Formats: sequence, C-alpha cells, structure tokens
Amino acid sequence: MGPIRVLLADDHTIVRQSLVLVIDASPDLRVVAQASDGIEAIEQALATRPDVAVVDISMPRLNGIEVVRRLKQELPQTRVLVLTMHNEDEYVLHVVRAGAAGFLVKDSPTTELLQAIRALHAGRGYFGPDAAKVLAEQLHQPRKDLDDPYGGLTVREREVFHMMVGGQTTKEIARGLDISIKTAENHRSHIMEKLGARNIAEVIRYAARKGLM
Amino acid sequence: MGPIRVLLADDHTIVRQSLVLVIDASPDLRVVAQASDGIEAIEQALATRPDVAVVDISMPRLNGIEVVRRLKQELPQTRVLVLTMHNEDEYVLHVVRAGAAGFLVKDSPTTELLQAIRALHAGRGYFGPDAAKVLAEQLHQPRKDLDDPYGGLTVREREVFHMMVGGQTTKEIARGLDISIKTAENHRSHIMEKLGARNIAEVIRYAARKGLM
DNA sequence: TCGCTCCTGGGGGTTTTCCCCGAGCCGCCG
DNA sequence: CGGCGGCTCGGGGAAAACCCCCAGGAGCGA
Repeated sequence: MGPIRVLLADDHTIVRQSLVLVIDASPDLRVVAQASDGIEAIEQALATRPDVAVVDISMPRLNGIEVVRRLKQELPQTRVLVLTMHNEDEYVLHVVRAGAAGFLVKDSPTTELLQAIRALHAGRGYFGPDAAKVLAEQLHQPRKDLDDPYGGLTVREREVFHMMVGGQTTKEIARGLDISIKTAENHRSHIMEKLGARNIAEVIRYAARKGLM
Repeated sequence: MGPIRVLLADDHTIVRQSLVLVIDASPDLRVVAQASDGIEAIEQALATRPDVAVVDISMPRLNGIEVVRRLKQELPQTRVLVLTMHNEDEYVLHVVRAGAAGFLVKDSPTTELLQAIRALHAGRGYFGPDAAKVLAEQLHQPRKDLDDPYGGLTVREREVFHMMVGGQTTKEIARGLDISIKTAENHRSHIMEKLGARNIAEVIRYAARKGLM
C-alpha cells in the first residue's frame, strides 16, 4: 500500500503551503492536491479522489461545510477532516451533520493533525476534545433545532445563500454562478421565504445568528 | 553574520509549527522563539531579542496590535511583521499606527513571507499589495477617528445603524425616530459611506464582524 | 461673527429588491 | 408511464434602495 493520499483546501496560501510541508514530512502521508477555495476543492477532489480531504471552513466561493456536504455525496469513500480556527459549538454541529468524519481546531498540536488523518483513513472518526464535548452533550439532548430552516434549502439555494451572506448583490451572484439575474432573483426569493426573512438584511441577520458567517 | 533571528507568535499551533518548518528551511533564517498568545510573545521577545517578530493579529490575552505597540516601545530594534488572515482595510491602519514595519495576509505565497522577513531585517518595510493600496489612499486623505469602532458615526447615525442592524427597513426607521424617510435615507447613505459598505447587506456584515449584534 | 458639523428635509433620477405570474427542461420515483 | 421537485428563464409592476444634488436652522468652537 502506498501513502495515504491527502487533499488540502485552505484559502490562506501561507498556511496551506506550510501544512503541505508538515504532512509530506510523514512518509505514510502524501498531499496529492491543493485548493484555495471551495469550488476548487470539489474539482480537485473529483480529479484526484483522495483518501482524506482536509478542509478549512472559511473559504471563498463555497464554504467548507458546503464542501463537506458535496464530497459526502459525490465521493463517499473520501473521508473529510474539517480544520478550523473556530471552536464554536455551532460549527461542530453543522460540520457533523454535513457528514464530516473529523473536526480539529488549529489550536491543536501538529502531531494531532497527522494522527487525525491516519484515524480517518483507518475508518475511525477524529474529534478534538472541545468538539467531542459538544457532541456528547448533543447526544443527551437530542436536537432542539431540527426544524432548522437552513436545512430546508436546496443545494443551489445554499450556494446563493452563502454568496448573499458574503455581501454579493444579486447581479454578482448571477454572474458568479453563470445564471440569469432572474434565476438568481428567484433563488433569493425562495431563500427568504424559507427563512422567513423580509429582505436581504434579515437573511444576513439569520446567518449571523446561526453562526454561518 | 549569523542567520536572521525570528520570533513567531500565532495561537494556532498547527499553523505556527508549520511556519517554523517553512522559515527554518531557509538557511539565512532561524526561528529562535515561539509564542501562542500576546503576553507570551512579549516575554519571549524580551528574552531572546529577535531581529524580526512575526505576529498574528488575533491572539488570546493580548492581541497582535497591542503586541506591536509594546514591542515598538520596549524593543525598538526588533522589526515587527504582522501576519493575518484579514485583509480588511481597518486592520492595516491600526497595524501601521501601532508601529509595524510590515503587513502580510495569509493569502500570500509562502515565498513572500520569507522575502518580507528579509526586507524587514534589511531596514525596509514590507506591505502586501492590498495593504499598500490602502496606505496610499490614506496618505492622500488622512482620516480622523480610526479607533472608533463605529467608523466615526455620529450619535444619530448610530441610532439608525442599530435599527438597520436590527433588520428594520428605512421606512420603519423613519417612523421609529419620527423623521422623514428622506432624512433616514440620508443617514443610511452616510453610514454606508463611512463604513465602506455598498448596500445594507454589507452594513449588517460589518456589524456582525464587529460583534455589534 | 465666522466657519464648521450635524440634523433635518426635499428634488429627481437610476437601479435593485420584492412579489406576483407562467413555462420549459430534467431527473428521480412510484 | 405520469407526477413531482428542482433549476432555469422570462414579463410586469410596485416598492425600496441607492445616488446625486441642494438648503435651512441649531449648536459650537475659533
């Protein structure tokens, strides 16, 4: 068996390139692809079909949680490790529900990252101490916000949602997704209806409240 | 002459340890001290008196800008390079006023970090392209209240600002403050100009980022 | 008193949002 | 097969946001 093939997605070039050095320093690990945003991460994953994808949460174009959701669907055999600087409770829940097999904050020692990658490849999950605590609490207190309207959004709507939250106008979103303004308008309208928002401002408020920014 | 002595301060262990590898890979550079928060950064700096201090902005106990301010005072011969994931304009200004000799976003390629360290040691400054642009603009149009978290809003404008952040429309704000819609519109317009926002959505984003919700 | 900012109000315009509507295409599922 | 939901695109229109401009009065410091 060759080394564990790793995809690394992080928009901060300095951080990403440094992590490549760290991972490649282990003979049993090998970075086979890199990405600087969510869309690129998906593309690289489909092209290289890595064993483990290490994904940052905050990325341009498509955030890490959405990347996890798609990878889970299109490449079920690729295990996803979410790497983030936030150890907010909200994130852990979203990440897990999106289908990630591991969650690690950047506060962790470097060795823990390597162990996490190996754990995922071995079919185990890996969650940092903080994340594990939150998960344990959740198991005892089953979902309070299961009827989360965000979960009711379609894939396309979530894309538009995140671009809205990113501050882009409808026109910019249309151009970014290469669809007509009318279509982008319709998506926005459906999003607002599902979230119970009267205007864009309330959509942003919703995102902020749910920790989706 | 020996290698350039570097202090590295970043609270994210994984990131920090990775950067050590990158920096130490250059024969002319040497990481002589590390810190995981602002207080520790000061202590390590006083103990090792490095040539260049690479400091992250967001750190526990004492943030990077405050670290820069103190280092400038107590170790004037140590040049400080601020490394951050935010390329927000306001950060650049604070950083420069605090006395940093360089500013680099983590989006930059790894080689740029090494070049920046060498530039600082050679007595030059180093600012990423984004930062340089902002600085150039500022030199031509000096500002006044940079420390104001609300971006220099007047009392009335802050009232309107908070109502906007609360999700109210311009019409509702006008009714709530018992002023004409036109006046409320003017306030909103001034707020957006001062905060550098193109629309209400970006104002909400600003509030969320500043923790004003 | 002069100058300045702030708050107030408005004119008049373009652009965007918001909300109806209908319609074709496609893939999935019973 | 037929239905159903998601994605796409469009018309049309009312409302709101957005962006210039102007201007008077109040307060306040030079």
